[in-house]
Amino acid sequence: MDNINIKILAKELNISTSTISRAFNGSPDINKDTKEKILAFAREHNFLPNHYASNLRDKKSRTLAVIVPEIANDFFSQAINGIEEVARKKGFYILLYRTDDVFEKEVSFVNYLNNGKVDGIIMSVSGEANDHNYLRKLEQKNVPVVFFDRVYEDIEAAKVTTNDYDSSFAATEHLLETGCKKIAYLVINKSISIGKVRMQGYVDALQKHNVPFDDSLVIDCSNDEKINYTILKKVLEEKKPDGIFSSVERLAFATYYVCYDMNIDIPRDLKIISFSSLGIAPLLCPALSTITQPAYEMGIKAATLLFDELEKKGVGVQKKEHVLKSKLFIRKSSGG
Amino acid sequence: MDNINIKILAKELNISTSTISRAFNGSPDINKDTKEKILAFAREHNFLPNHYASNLRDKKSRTLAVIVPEIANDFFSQAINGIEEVARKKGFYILLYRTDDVFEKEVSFVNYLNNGKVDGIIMSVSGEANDHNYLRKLEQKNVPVVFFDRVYEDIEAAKVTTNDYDSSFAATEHLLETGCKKIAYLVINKSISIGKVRMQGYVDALQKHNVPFDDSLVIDCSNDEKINYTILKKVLEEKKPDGIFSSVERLAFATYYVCYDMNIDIPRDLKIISFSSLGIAPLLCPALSTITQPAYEMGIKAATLLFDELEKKGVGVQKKEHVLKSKLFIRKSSGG
DNA sequence: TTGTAGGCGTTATCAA
DNA sequence: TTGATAACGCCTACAA
Repeated sequence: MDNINIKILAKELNISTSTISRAFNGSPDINKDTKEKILAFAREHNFLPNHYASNLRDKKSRTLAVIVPEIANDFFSQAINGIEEVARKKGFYILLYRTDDVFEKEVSFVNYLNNGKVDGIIMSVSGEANDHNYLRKLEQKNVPVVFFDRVYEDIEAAKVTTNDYDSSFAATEHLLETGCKKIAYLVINKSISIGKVRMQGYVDALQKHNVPFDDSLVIDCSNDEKINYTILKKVLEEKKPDGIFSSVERLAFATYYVCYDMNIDIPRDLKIISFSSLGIAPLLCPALSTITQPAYEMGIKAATLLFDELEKKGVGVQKKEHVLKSKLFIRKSSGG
Repeated sequence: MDNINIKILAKELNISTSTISRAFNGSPDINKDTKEKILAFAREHNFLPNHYASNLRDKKSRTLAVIVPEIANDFFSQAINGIEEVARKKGFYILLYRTDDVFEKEVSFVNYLNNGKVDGIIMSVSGEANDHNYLRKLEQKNVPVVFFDRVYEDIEAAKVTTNDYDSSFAATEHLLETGCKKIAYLVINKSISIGKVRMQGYVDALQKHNVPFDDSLVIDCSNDEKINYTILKKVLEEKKPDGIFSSVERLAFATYYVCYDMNIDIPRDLKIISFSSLGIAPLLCPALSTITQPAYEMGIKAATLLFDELEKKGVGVQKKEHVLKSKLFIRKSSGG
């Protein structure tokens, strides 16, 4: 009973394969009784149409790929939740891939998808300063792509982002208004656009408040926890900033650890605010002020846009940038 | 150039489709030059063999399904990371599905997979007190299943769990040793085996220390944050426990919030320890004592077991229970 | 309303 | 080392 298929069913039921097929595809051209008989028999024999055979015929996989730098991360896992939500409703499968922020992995994975494996791709990218032709190949194959949060400017596709510039401006201004004179900006890779945009908000807020921009207060960190600890410790010892604006959640945590060890009192000696999707930010010691992106909603939006494209197949769908708003939560870490 | 396939390539190159196929499948029966010529031409024309057609032929999908109750959760996202890691190395795709702890979703998804869609399934289950025949159907189709963390006792399959009983015993004993006399046990669904096992450790530790077990200190919570807040507030007001052993991370957080609002000092008035995979537990106010499961390693182990089965196809692979060890981190919330 | 038949793109078998 | 051919399981014209 291992290899049950439509033909065997047909033989058993003395019905043609086409009718069986119709029973499973909501075709109107089938007698209700016949259909029920078929479905009952199929259920009993544990049969379902083979997905791969259908895909081969239809050239539709009802599957979409989600490519993200990390999974175990509050922002991305919430975004994936949103995507999953929409995909489930549409009856789509989700193929998940994690790049670890390694551009080559992204390329290699996308290339593997380039053969009808998925109907569309939702991604947050990992390699901005690179050649993105591997993505253009997808266009040729009519595999739509939607970017979220981290996008490639040079690729035309729907994009879901947040108002990073405004949030950064507001966050920096907030620190200034609480009295900070020397605010460090923490970033993982300042050459990446999302880092640049956030930094611009910081720079402009400083300017507005007549605080001179000091390049040495832009702290380029890494993905390695220990290295970050060392970097930040040195910064706090040598630069003695009185404010920290972290463009990445992880760096705020690292700063907390350094402050604990150095007996720096937050917020008295140092005020901190950070981009973060951490649900329990209020439970930190002290409660962390955050710029919180609507991660879940971004996932929903990205998936919705993808299905829009899929459903209007080919017709020029808006490949615009969709900007959602982050929220600023002022908590104790910045004196709130 | 949309519908390039092996046949077109064959025509263009004046080579048979079989040879083309061989070029892509690492077959030894092909001239090196021919192979290179083919691959070069294919690359140039952006061709890759269609996955679905191959699957249909081979009855191998190189895909595995991961089914979990939640994604945006420290434990599960880390476990998924581990699974992803192993799958990537094997060149497998991952189909992700979230059940929201709704048994029906699990059933429906598993049933969809029951047609060759995936080669194997890794899951943490959502419905213990139910009929699990939908999983037995998978056995018939030779789709191996590996459970992790939350398992069905009545299904024979490889299982990856942690030493929950021992950890719970140790955690409870720790609370008792710090002087707690009245320890509440928080659980989401006490009828589920993982909740039962953890509770047993709690009960036995009480007994060992001659503390009478009080059923009213077993607090059955829900998945809803607000409801939990209400429940816990009431417990703290009426029962006035001096210790909390939470079998689920989320409930510890909820307890923190209630304590904040009620001005209950942790750990002075109330000591807390919880199962939790939160990386930043030391940053909480106060630092949370945790029983931390090796989530990532569990993912690795589960995936490895699945591939073991897949590779020894059919031969009776050990369907044992594999028990990894959690770590106890005593921090300030329990007086550490 | 049902059946027949051809093909989706690939690969394994067999023959050359 | 290469080529011809027949499946894999399904779906959709088209015919009945």
